[in-house]
Order: sequence, then C-alpha cells, then structure tokens
Amino acid sequence: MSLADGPPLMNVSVRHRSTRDRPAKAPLSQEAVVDAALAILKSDGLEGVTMRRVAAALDTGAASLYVYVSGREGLLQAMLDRVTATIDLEAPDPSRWRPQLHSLLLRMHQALVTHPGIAAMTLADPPTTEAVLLLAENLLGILLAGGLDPQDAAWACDIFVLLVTAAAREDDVRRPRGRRDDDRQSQVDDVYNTFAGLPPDRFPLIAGHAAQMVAGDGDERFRFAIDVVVDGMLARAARR
Amino acid sequence: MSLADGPPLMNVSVRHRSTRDRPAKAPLSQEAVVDAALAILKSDGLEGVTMRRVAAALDTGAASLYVYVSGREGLLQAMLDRVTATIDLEAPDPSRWRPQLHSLLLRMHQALVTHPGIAAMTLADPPTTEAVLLLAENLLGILLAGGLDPQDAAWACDIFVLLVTAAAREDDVRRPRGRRDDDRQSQVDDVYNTFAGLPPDRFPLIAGHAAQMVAGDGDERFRFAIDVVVDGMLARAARR
DNA sequence: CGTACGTGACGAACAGCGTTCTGGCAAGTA
DNA sequence: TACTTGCCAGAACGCTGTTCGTCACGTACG
Repeated sequence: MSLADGPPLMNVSVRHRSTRDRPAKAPLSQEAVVDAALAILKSDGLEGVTMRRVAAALDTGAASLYVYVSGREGLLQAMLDRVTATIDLEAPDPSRWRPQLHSLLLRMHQALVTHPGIAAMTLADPPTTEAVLLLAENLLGILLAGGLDPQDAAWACDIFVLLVTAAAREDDVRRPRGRRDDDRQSQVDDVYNTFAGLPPDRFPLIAGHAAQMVAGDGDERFRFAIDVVVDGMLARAARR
Repeated sequence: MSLADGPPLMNVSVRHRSTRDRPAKAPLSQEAVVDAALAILKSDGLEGVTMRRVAAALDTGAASLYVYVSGREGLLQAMLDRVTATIDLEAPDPSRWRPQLHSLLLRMHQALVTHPGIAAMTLADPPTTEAVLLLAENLLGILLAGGLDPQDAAWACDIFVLLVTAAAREDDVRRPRGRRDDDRQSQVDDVYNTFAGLPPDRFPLIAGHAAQMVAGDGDERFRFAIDVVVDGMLARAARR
C-alpha cells in the first residue's frame, strides 16, 4: 500500500498551492469584476455571465465577488453603467439639435450593440446610476434645445431609450454570437419563406407583404423609427 | 426500539398513496398546464413560474409536464399565445381605421396588463404562433386601411407592438404584485424626490423638470406614444 | 523580534432550478 | 385473460445564486 492510497491528506497542500501560492496576484476590485463579466458577456452572452464563471476568470471563487458586487443583479447593473459611461456626450446646441439627437441615439445604439446581450437587461426599471442620469440629462437637453414642450420632451426621452434598446435587442437575436453574415441572411430568408408560405385565405396581408415585413436591416428600421417619432413630435409642436 | 426507528420502509407506501392512489385524477393536457402556469404567474410573477411549482399545482411531478410542453421556454411561449388569443379582433374598416387602431392597441395593452409578468417575456424574437400571427395580420390590415405605404405599415407594426409591451412592462414594475394604489403613489413620489434632489449644477434639466419626468400614469404615457407615432406616420405619408 | 489582530479570500454547503432517464402502474386490445 | 402501449412521476445530474465559517496573509503593536 503506497502513501497515495491513504486518506487525502495532501489535498490541503495541493489546494494551497493552486490558490494561495502566488502572492503577487492582482487584488480584486469592482472594476476588475465588471471587466471580467463584460469579457464573458462578449464571448458567452448574457446567460453565460455566472457568478462562478466570472470568479473563475479572476482565478478565485464565487464567494469573493460579493465583497465588490451586491449579487448578480448588482453586477449586471454595474456592467450596464460601465457601458453607458462609454457614450460620449455633447453639449446641446439649439441650431444643431436634430443632427445632435440622431448622433446621440446612434452612439447609444452602437454602445449597446458593441456588448451583445446587454440590451436584454434594460427591461428593469431605469437604473438611476450616475452614467445613466448623465445620459438622460443630455438627451433631455437636446430635445429641449429643439424647442419641444417640456412635457413632450420628458415623455419622448422614454420613447427614444425604448427604441434604442429595442433595436439593439433585435440586433442581438438576428446576429447571435459567432453567426456569420451569410447565416444571418439565410435566417432572414427563412422568416420570409415562413411569411410568404402562410395560407393566403387567413393571412392574406402578411403573406402578400412578406417582403416588406422582413425588409431592412437593423439600422434602417432604427432610423425609420427615430424619424417617425421626431416627425410626430414636430407635428404635435406645430399644432400647438 | 420501536418500528418507526427502522429504515424508512414505509416511505414507499406513503408516497404511493399520495400520488397514485386516486385513479380518477383529471388527465393532464397542454391546456391544463398552461392554465396552472398562468395562475402561478398571476400570484407569484414570472420568476415563480417554475416547472416544479407548475407540476405541484397539478399534483404531479415536473417530469410529467415535458409531454405537453417542450420545456420552460415552450411553456412561456404557450402562455403568451394563450393570452394573445384572448384579444378580440375586428375586421379593418378604412373609414374608422384610426379609432380601430387605438382600440386594438388598448385591448393588447389590457390583455398584457391582466397577466402581470407576461410582458417581460416578449423580448425574444416575435413568436410565430397562430394567435400572434392573426394579431399581426389584423394590425397590419388596419394600418393599410389607413392608406399607409405598405413598407411604412410593416415597420410600424413592430413599433406599435414594442410600445404596447413596453407600456405593459412599465405597468408591471410600477405596480408589483400585492402593491396597493397609495404605495404606488408613494413610489412615484420617491422617484420625484430623487430627481428633484439631484445636484442642480450637474443635472439642471432633470432636477428642474422632475415633475414632467414622472408625470402621467401608464395609460397617459401610452396614449401619448401612440399619438406621436401615428402623427409621425401621417406626416410621412403627407410628405410623400 | 515575536505575536496578536483584522481584513478579505474562498471552499463547502444549501436550496433550488431545468432537464433526462427509468421504472412502473393503468387502461386498451387481441 | 394476457399482452402491449403510453402516460406518469421518482430519482438523479449538473447547474445556478447565495451564505457561512474558516483560514492565510500583511500589518501594527507589545
């Protein structure tokens, strides 16, 4: 009987070596946790952002994260805040408010699309973190610079945020991780075929307008939605 | 030492009596499963809709559900389909298309609000079930009856569905289960105080327009959004 | 220089989840 | 009556978020 057959005394030493032997390990921090979580989000999607996996990426245990993050929900909020903070803001200029609005919304869209999966977490009530509030302040400022009625502008903020996040979410589902462009095209074709092949007696309009139903990529539909809302706001303002 | 101290032999008989002794149990069906799930949704919210709990409500085990439902995701889709099917549809009438549109959107909104939590599951790509397609057909028909360009109408369908589900979700978070009306009012007051109390040097607009930011209940904001989009669509059509 | 301390890391454990496998009971058919 | 078929459901697997208790470390103090 060799020594290895005895009770696992050496587990202690082995475990010790694997976890605590490197004294120069970078200390944890909320920033490091959020960074690791964003990296996992990019590679594995929102479902893959697990406390255990984030901890493993940091070479530690899940329990260690709870010092810097209040839980999974808090981690997700911190991630959203981080991404929001990367959006450049520009002081509202009444003479250029409309291109400014388009530009800001496009930058928001881009920031969300750059981190696929993060748009799916915006359905909770709007978090009141620093970065989100600054963004809202800027958006509201641009709308007010356009001469909109304050009440209309306040309500329009909600609508625009909604459109941006919805467009980002649609982009997520239409271009899953690792999906190539031709795959996406074939997916669109599938939807078209489904619509076009519906029984014409019960779904004459969808079948007949299948091409329009699937027309346009995410950007095109997004711009359309923005234009429609802006036009509607202006029509309202003119009628007043 | 009494008999009860022995190994738990009688577990078998006890368990047997509780599960399989009643031969006249109503047979399971997809309808029964969805019904039970909707009941749990109403009482415990979306998070509470668990395979085990739905099964328990039907006095069975979780494994039995998989005969009638492809899994949790399939169950949620079936629930959404069921709710969608309760929405009354009306043949499009070109002379009344605008009130018809408002009426349909309001009925959609009402159906979602009647089942709190179900709006949160609409972020997945639009399911192509029977009821959902019939609803889309009706919505598209009303917009076409209004003389809208087919491409605009098709894209507008997405926007309206988005607005409806967003309004329902907002209603969910503003009126959690068991929350009374005065609680909701106090919650709105809290948000108002948060906004109004922001440092005016960095958030002058939000702080200054806090009243507008929190103004209106869900219905009011919903109607505003619909009107804005309709106005925008009409402005687009007139410009053509 | 030795020792006690406080701070933070983290393995283990708990309760629960979705899902699959397997055995067994009940009813329908020959 | 015997057999087959098909639904039912217990047990188990691997996963999740979260908490508890312990243990190693750097530091400050005697």
